[in-house]
Amino acid sequence: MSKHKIRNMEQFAALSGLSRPTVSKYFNDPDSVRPTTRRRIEEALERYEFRPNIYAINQNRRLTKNIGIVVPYLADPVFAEHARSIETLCAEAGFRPILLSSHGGSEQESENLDSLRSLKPAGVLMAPLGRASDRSAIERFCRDVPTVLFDSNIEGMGEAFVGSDNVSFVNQTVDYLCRSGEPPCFFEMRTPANPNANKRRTAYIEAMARHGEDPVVVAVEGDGWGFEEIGRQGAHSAIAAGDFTTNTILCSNDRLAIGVLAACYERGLRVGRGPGCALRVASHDDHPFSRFTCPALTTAAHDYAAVASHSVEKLFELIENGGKSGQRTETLFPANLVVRASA
Amino acid sequence: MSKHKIRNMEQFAALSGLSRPTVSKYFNDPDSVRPTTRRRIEEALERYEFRPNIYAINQNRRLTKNIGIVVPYLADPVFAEHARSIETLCAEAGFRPILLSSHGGSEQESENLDSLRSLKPAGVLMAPLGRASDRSAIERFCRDVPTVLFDSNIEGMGEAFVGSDNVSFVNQTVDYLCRSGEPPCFFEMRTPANPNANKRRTAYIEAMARHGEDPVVVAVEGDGWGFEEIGRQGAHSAIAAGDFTTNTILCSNDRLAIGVLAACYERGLRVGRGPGCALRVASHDDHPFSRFTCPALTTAAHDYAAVASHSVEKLFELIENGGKSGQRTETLFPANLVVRASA
DNA sequence: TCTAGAACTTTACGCGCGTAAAATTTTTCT
DNA sequence: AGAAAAATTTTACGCGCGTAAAGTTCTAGA
Repeated sequence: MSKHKIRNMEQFAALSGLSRPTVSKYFNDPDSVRPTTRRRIEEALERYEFRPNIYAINQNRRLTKNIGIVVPYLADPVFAEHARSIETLCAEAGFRPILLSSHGGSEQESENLDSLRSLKPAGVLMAPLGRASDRSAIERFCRDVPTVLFDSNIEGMGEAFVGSDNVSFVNQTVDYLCRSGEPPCFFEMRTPANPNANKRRTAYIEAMARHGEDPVVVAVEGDGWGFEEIGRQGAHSAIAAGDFTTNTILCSNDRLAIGVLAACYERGLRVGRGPGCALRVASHDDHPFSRFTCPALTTAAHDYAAVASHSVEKLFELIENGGKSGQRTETLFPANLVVRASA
Repeated sequence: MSKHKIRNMEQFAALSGLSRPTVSKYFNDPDSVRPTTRRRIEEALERYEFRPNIYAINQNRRLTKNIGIVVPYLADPVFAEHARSIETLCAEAGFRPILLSSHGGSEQESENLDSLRSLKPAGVLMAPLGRASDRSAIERFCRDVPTVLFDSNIEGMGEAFVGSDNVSFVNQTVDYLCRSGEPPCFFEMRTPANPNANKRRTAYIEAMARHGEDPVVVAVEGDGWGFEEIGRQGAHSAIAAGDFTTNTILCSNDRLAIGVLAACYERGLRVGRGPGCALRVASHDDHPFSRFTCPALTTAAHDYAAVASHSVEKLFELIENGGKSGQRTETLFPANLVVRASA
C-alpha cells in the first residue's frame, strides 16, 4: 500500500527496471513493447500510480491525442446529445475529447478555434453556427487542423461533412401529413441561423409541388437561440392573423414546435389528429424532449448515433492519412419518421 | 500585412525589442510591466500574431490558469445552464474553463477527476453525481486540488459548497399550493441520485406539518437520468392506483414534472388551476423549458446566476489564498416562486 | 545451434517557457 | 540633482518528456 509519489518517468522507469525511452514507448502505444515488458510496466503502474505529465508529453510533439469538439450551443439538448455521443466515441478510441460551446456567438466560435489551435489537436469535429459563423476564421483554421464538419454544412470547409439529409426529413413528414390529412403549412424563422433551415424550406416547397399542393411558408421574426419563445410568439401572431391556411403545421425544428404547442395550448386549441382537434403539428429533429410534449410530437428523427459515429470515423481516417483527404466528402443520413400524437 | 509566423517567445521578444523574460512577465500579467513596454508588446502582437505555447507554459508551473468544471450530466438543460454561466465567468476572469460531464456515471466522474488532476488546475468547480459518487475518489481529489462544490452537497468535501436552499424551494411551493387550493402530494423517485431530492422530501413533510396537513409522498421506481420517462410512467401507475389523495401534485423537480404532465395529457386529465381542471402540478428548479410545457409549469426557480457567480467567487478566493480556506462554508440561495398555469 | 531481426538500453539533444539572481537601466521622490 | 525604488535585461538553469542514433540483448525461425 506504499503508493509512493512518482515525480517523473525517469523515476518510474527505474522502479520498474526499465529505461525511460522504453516506458515512453509504452505510453505512446502499449503494443509497441514486448508483452513481458508490458506486464512489468503495468504491474508497476498498479503499485506506484504514475501518469505522464500531459504538458511535457505534448510540448515536443507535432500533434497530440486531443480531439476538439465544437458545438454552437450546448444548452440546446440536440447538441448536448451530439456532443455526448461524439465525446464517448473519441474517448473509447484513446483520444482526449475537448468540448467547447460557442454559446451562440461567432466571437466565441472564433475564440474556440484559436484556443483549439494552440492545443495542437489531432483533429476537430465542428458543428458551426452557420450564417453567423466567421467563414474566413473557419477557413484559416481548417487549413491548419484536420477538421470534419457535422450537423451544419459550410460549403467547401473542412475535409468532410457529416449530417442529416434534410430532404429526407421533410419528404417523410410532408408525405405522411399529406396522406393522413390536410397538407401542411411550413413554420420557420425568417432568418434562421442554421443552414439546415433553408434546405428544409426548399425541400418543403418541392415536396408540396410533388403532391400538387400550394406551399404556404409562415416565417416569423426572431433572433438568437431562444427558439421555443420565438415559436410561441410567432405562432400566436400567425394564428391570430390567420396565416395558416390549413389545419396542419410543419415546423422547421422541434424547438420551434415546442413553442407552437405552447401557443396552441394557451389559445385553447387542441392539437392532434383525433376528433376534437383543431390543429396538427409536426416537426423535425426528434429533440430529446419531444416525446414528452403535450401532445407528444410527431417528428422526423435524426440518426444521432450514425452521424456521431460516421463523423468520428471520418476524422480518424483523416488523422491516419496525415490530415488531408484530397477529396472532400459529404455524407447525409436519412431521417426516421416518428409518429406520435401531435399529427 | 506580413503576418510572419513566430515560433517562440524568444523570437517574438527580439522582434518587439525586448527580452524574453519581460515578455513572459507580460503574458502572465500584463499589468506587471511598464505601460510603455506593454504598448510595445501589444503593438507587436498585432503585427506578428503570437501565442505562447500552452504546453510549455504549464509544464514548469505549479498551478495553471485552468479551471475544471464537472457536471453530472450535461444533456440535462439545468446543468447545461449552470455550466454556461460558470464557463463565461471563468473566462472573463482570465481563466481557462475546462468543461467535463460525468454522463451520469461514477466511473466517468472519477475519470474526469483523474484527468483534471493531471491538468494541474488552479481550481475546480464540481457538481457531484450525489449518491452514486465515489466519495473516496472525490475526497482524495479535494485534498490535492482546491475544489468548490455546487448544486449537490457532499458533507465535508471540498472547501465550500454553493447551492440552492431546498427548504426555501419547498416552503414556497407548499405554502402557495396550500393557500390556493388543496394541499399537495409529493412526487419523487424512490432512490434519487441527487441529495437535494432527500432534502426536498424532508422539507415537504415539515412544511405540511406546519400547515396541519398530512404529508403524502408518492415515490416511484426508476434509475438513471431519464427523469421525464420515469415521471411519466410513475404518474400513470400512481394515478391509476389512486395514490394521489388530493388534486395537487408537487414534483421533486421539473424533469419529473414534465413526465407527469405528459402522463396527465395522455390520460385526458386537464392540468391547471382553472375550472375544468382535474389536477394541479407544481415543481422545483425552473428548468429552461418549464415555461413551454402545456400548461406552463408553476415552479420554484433556481437563482442560477447567483449560484454561478458566488461559487466562482468562492473559488477565486480559495485560489488567492493558496487553495485552503480553513473553514468550509455552505452558501444556499433561496428560490423564487414562478407561478404559471399548471398550479 | 545459429542468425536475422525485433526489442531494448544508452546516450544525447531539444522543445518552449518559468523563474531565480545579479547587473543594469529607468522612473520616482526628496 | 542625487538617491532610492522600480522595472528591465542578462545569464543561467530546470521542467518532463519526445526522439533519434548507435550499441546491446533478446526472440523466433530454420
